[in-house]
Amino acid sequence: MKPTRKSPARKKTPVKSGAPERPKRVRRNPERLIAAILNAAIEEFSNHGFSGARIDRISKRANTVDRMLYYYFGNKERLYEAVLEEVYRNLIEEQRQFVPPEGDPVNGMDELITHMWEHYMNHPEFIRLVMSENLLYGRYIRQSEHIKQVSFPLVRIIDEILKSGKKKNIFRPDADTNFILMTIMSMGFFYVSNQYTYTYWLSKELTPNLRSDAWLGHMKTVIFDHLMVR
Amino acid sequence: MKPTRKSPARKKTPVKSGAPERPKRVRRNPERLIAAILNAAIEEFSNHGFSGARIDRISKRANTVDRMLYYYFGNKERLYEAVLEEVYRNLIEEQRQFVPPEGDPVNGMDELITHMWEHYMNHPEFIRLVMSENLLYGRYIRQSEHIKQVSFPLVRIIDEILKSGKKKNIFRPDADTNFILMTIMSMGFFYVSNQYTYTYWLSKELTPNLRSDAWLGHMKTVIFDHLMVR
Amino acid sequence: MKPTRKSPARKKTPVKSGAPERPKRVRRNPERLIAAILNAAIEEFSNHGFSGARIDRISKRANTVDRMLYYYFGNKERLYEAVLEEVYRNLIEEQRQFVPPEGDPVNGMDELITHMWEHYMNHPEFIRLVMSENLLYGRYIRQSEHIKQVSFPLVRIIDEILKSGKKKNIFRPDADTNFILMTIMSMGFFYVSNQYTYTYWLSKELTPNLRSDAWLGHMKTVIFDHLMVR
Amino acid sequence: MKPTRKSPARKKTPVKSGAPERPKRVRRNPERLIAAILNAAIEEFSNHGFSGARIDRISKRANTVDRMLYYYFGNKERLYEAVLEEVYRNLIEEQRQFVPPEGDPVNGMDELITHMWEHYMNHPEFIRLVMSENLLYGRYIRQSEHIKQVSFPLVRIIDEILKSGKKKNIFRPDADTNFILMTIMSMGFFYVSNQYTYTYWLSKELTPNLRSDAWLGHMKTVIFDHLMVR
DNA sequence: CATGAATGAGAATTCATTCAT
DNA sequence: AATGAATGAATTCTCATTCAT
Repeated sequence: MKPTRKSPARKKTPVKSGAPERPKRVRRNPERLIAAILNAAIEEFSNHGFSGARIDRISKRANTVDRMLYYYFGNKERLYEAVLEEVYRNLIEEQRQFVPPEGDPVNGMDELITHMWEHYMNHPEFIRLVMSENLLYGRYIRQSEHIKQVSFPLVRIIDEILKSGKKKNIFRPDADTNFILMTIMSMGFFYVSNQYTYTYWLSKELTPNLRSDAWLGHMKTVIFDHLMVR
Repeated sequence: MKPTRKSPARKKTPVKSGAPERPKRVRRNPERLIAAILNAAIEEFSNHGFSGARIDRISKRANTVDRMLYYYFGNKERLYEAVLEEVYRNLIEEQRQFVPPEGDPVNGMDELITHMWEHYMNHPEFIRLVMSENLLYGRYIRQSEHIKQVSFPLVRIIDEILKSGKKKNIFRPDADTNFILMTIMSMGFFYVSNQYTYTYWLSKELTPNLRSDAWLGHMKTVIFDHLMVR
Repeated sequence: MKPTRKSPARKKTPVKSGAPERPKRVRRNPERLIAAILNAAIEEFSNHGFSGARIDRISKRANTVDRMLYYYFGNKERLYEAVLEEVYRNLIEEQRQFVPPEGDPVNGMDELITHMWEHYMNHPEFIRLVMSENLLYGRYIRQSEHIKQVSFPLVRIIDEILKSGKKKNIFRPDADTNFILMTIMSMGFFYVSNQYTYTYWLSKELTPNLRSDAWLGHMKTVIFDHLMVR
Repeated sequence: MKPTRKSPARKKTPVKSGAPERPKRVRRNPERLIAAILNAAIEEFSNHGFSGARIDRISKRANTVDRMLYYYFGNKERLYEAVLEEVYRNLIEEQRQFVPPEGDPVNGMDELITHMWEHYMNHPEFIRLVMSENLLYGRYIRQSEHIKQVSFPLVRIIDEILKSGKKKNIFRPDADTNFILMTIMSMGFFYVSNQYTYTYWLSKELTPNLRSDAWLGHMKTVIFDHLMVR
């Protein structure tokens, strides 16, 4: 009765004694292994995009073997989806932690812009994954029930800041939540996302001006120039 | 099992999927073939990114065979580089055609914004290729002597518009060319590039407001709010 | 890329496709579980053959997990053997139930043919498993002590019918049990086993004639034409 | 410009001088290579069925590498289909070569039975492939336009023999082409196809009688007993 | 008795690229 | 100048099976 596939027959004795020890894997700790895979996958997908990502690089970085990715995530696409969900989950978590100062809409808006900016600066992997997903025409975000259902805390916060500012006649009455949000996002995101190409556009002499804090300052200026009643 | 006799009457190769069906090709017209390959490659790379792009899809779309891509372009990377150069060349060509109205900086800026916006709207493949290139950390743009050397016509035009507006005391005196350019680019680019994800962020009720012409209007408002001396 | 913080609020394993969803299982009822596995295996092996059969499909259909198949049956091969034994056991059981009419060999033969035919018609999974086993060159049937030892009740019954018919000078004296049995088996088995290919052979106009009852009628005609003394 | 995939960088120097020379492959002779692959595939699929067949065994037997199977046949399924077509093509070719004796329907039928029988005896791989295909529910034969379109020469020949015999009042007037054909096929096919299992059924003492020539004789007896007007 | 976790060894297929004329 | 044939090296994923409690 020959087994169809050769039974594993583990090689206990390494051929060479100088051969590199296989790294000790985290055994019998699924949660930790899953987290390790997910983090490795975030790194890999963010670095190489979906097509460029390699399963074996992920498993190596997670200190496990390819097989385990399939065991826990099914296939490359599902792993990618899990990655997307994870970074969005993190984003939302951070937004939840954000509490704008009471009673001062100008300050509130200022801190909000700073908060969004810092997320972009601290999470280039988020930026890159979002770019990838857009290059994929939003294929996976569309599939993720999880992402589609949650709402983003900042939307309500902006809404409230704007309302408060309008009531006090500080902000222009026609300011629109989505437009303000999009303005902040676009300026913040683009600064990071397109850094490798726009430098070729700019007037070379002035480029050094474009340090990140200067750009954050500019963003705020532009937004308040637009928002404040004169 | 005894092998059956050799099929006596085999005339042609049977299935031939790997060896693609020979299409009628444009023969003896290298220029046309090269252009066809380049266009097919623009489409493919823009659609799938560098890693996701497939040589055989390009050759099929160009009505030729894989081999010819190598014949004319060397390898996938060089073809990608040629694609990047091509879309930048087209961009610059369009910018050269742009002539701002004489003597009216407000109008000039207005038309400039429109001009940039329209390029984004009309050339999603450009947007996507630039995204890809940024995901690749600008690897190929850095290699391209061609792209690095040219300067972008719009920079000088913006510069002149700003100078003219400042001289007339219409524009704020500290307006910076690069910052203005970046502002236009970021808002315009992001609107197209991230369309598949930001919708999940926005306040659902307000989303319909975000039609493209409304966004163009908003861009202009924001920029002039910032630019105009009050 | 810096690793994002470990997702702080991970509670459960995420996708878990490889590790199958835990179905509510029949616990503490080994007999029932074993039977469920066996039935699922009959279905699977009969449908896909030995190589094509999948352990996980069987376990899913049996509402259990892969591990249990190994627990109760050892490995795929032994499970397959158990399946073979099971269907043969069923066959023999049915044959045991068959009692030919006393004293009338013609009637006896007629009912016997019907009985065999009906087993084929009612048990396509038996047909398919037998085909599989033959494609495997009888590897498992040869190993099964169980199958090899039992004798098939019909052989003795045919033998008696033939003897009785010969004694009465109704059946030709040289009629051979094995040949008659083989004739019935071949015509009955083939009709079911090869149904997907022989249709391409037949004269298309006449195909509708080949309904199953017509074929049973033909079988009987042929056998009696051969058997009866003229 | 690192290539995405490592460029081949053929190892010209074998590590060990005792390492087995890689076999010289038939180069630049597509027709021969295709034929070699097809023959190897016939052997492999016939031996192991579709699921059990292994691409690498086929390529090894054809003295080539896996890649070439894909180059010429696309994938395993298409190769299997090509195999099916090939053995059917061979069958038809043999049938075309069969010319029944003029004017003597009894002799004609006799030789026809012999001819069919001999194809089964000489082509076990045909038998096994047909079994496989039936286990696959005729999936591939259904897809093959080629097989579906051709008609089998023997059908017309049987038809003519029967007509001739009926005209001469030798054969029973209600003899049906399809039924006769099916009878011959079923008895001939089954004898080979099920050889590994029916032996367990038969009366052990009589089994030696069942030599192949005896069975051919029995087939003829049965068919003529049925066919001849008494 | 039962089962969740883990896994080695394949297996089909893909992909860019070079060989050879 | 052009192209048909050939191909090495991955790459994703599958499959039966064992480890470990």
